[in-house]
Amino acid sequence: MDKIADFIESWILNRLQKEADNVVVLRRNELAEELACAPSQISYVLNTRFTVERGYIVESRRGSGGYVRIARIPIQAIVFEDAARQITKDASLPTFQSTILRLRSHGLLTDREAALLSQFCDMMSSWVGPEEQGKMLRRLLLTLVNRGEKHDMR
Amino acid sequence: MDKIADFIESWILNRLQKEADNVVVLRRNELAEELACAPSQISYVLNTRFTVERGYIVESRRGSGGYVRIARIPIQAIVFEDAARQITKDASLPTFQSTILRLRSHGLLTDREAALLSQFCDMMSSWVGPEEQGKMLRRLLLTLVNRGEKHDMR
DNA sequence: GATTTTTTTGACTTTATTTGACCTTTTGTT
DNA sequence: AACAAAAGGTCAAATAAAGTCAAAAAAATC
Repeated sequence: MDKIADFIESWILNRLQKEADNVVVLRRNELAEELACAPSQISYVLNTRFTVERGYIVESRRGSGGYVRIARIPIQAIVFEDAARQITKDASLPTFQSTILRLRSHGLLTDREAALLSQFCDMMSSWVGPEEQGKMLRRLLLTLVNRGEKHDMR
Repeated sequence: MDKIADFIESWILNRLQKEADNVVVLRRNELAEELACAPSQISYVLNTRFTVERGYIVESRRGSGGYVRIARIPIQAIVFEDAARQITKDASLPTFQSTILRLRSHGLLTDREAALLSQFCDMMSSWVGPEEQGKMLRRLLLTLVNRGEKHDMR
């Protein structure tokens, strides 16, 4: 089946990629007509796929001259940096683990990444002092931020 | 009697063999109709025969445009275990990095995972002796194997 | 032949998408 | 100010898949 929703999603993603500033502005009805679907279908896609969780901000205006503005934001960077900041000097293994868990549950780490980090911390703890451990974990988290979105490459 | 389950299994295996990329995507209801069986029978076969232990990954979506995707992951575990084995007692940082790189280029690690491992080895090298480092990296690689396929959680 | 395991089915559940009717906000007109 | 037109928003119903589960049937094992 065609799955218009996916098509709309990729249409928007496509536009986003072309824009240097990670922002695309569109008229809902116009796009709906162009893609031959119900206007509310556009809303559906925006609500289910372009969520804050996934790093997007959508804002709109109604009425004459209305629009929908979709912006991709580096939310992961913000959350990661916040997590890194929370790993203070006196933090140790339990803190590390719960930080990792939190990032995982926010969908910012895959299972595998979380498992790796967790195992790291565990192994480190028997070799390096806590302050150094924290420094390392922070470093690892920032490593991930610089890699952009988690991504699955088959 | 002709055990439909077996027939379904070989139908899928057959399709898999034809696909160069070891992946086949199908619609459950469609296949059920084609093979004249209950749709849940397809699920049964997938659950009993196309398991991770047997080297398959099955993922699916419900709803309009739904599908079932079956992927054979032949070498993964073997390659990982091989890589782990190649990290011998006298291996050190350069070996670690090239092992990681190799796994990455084989598509068995994501960019982020590779970056994590690489960074970790790098950091560890100033704290722990090479033999211990190797032990740790092996441990980490096996951690990944047990997590099955890398996966993107939307 | 009795018992245990595997298969088969179908009724019911959950998830996802699509549509359309109606609602609210904004702007333009008189 | 009142009203009309132009957007976009909301929500619930209809539809389209796939998943679950347990009971019946068949096969395998002892």
